[in-house]
Amino acid sequence: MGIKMKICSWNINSIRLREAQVLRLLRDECPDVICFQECKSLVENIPQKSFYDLGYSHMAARGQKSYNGVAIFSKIPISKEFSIDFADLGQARHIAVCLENGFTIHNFYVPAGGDEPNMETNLKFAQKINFLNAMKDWFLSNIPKKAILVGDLNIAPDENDVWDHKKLLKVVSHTPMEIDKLLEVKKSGDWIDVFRKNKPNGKLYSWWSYRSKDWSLADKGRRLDHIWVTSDLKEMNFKNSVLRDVRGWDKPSDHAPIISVLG
DNA sequence: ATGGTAGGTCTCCTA
Repeated sequence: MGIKMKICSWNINSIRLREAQVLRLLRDECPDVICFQECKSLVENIPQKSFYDLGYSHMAARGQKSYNGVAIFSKIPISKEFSIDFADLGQARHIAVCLENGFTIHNFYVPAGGDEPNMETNLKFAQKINFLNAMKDWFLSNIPKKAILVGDLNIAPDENDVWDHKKLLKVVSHTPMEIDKLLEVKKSGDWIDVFRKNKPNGKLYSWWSYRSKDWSLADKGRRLDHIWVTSDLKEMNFKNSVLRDVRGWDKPSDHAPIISVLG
């Protein structure tokens, strides 16, 4: 092997509004690859030149006006890109690349699912479940190898992925049904959750609501953002971090960037 | 039980 790769995933909540924060992160952390969700931009309006100037000369993206949007910027050349319209929602929620170093990267923005965890009365929740089912089906018939899956999966699966497990059991992002579906997706591609591999116990969050003042003091977070790798990479080492400080920058995204160094 | 904040196609939708 001998390959070392630093990968970052960040729900940016408007890539145009937060260009300066992205540049600061890229200068501070120098990831080889960075994956964004919620770009909220057409691809042609992504401010890619300033990212190119820092060495991120390879981009793959899917865009929409105002909603969703995913992008991958890489220092490593991209040999192939593709995207799947899971559950036929017609929304920009997935982009994947094969890199020249042999790794495949999937970048996902799973539907948030609305407020009510009920498939009959809430179309957005039904779409979230359908999206997860489609992910599972796709990985069952397109077996991923030497692959990394990152993104805002909008589900906090473990008790320690939320600030209060019991209080959040009926809150979309932590309901048993969503968690079961996410675990099915994980099983379908034989994926490993690298953050929980290294830290099986203890609280881990990547998102804090804009609606809470003193978000850091209250610390009512959830781990909605994830980095998974296929089991053929399980012998690699993973150095993981949630860049919580970034959530405290001026004009922040409500998500912190998450990073894993694979080596 | 409620309301709180933020971004974009901005008095309405999404998160």
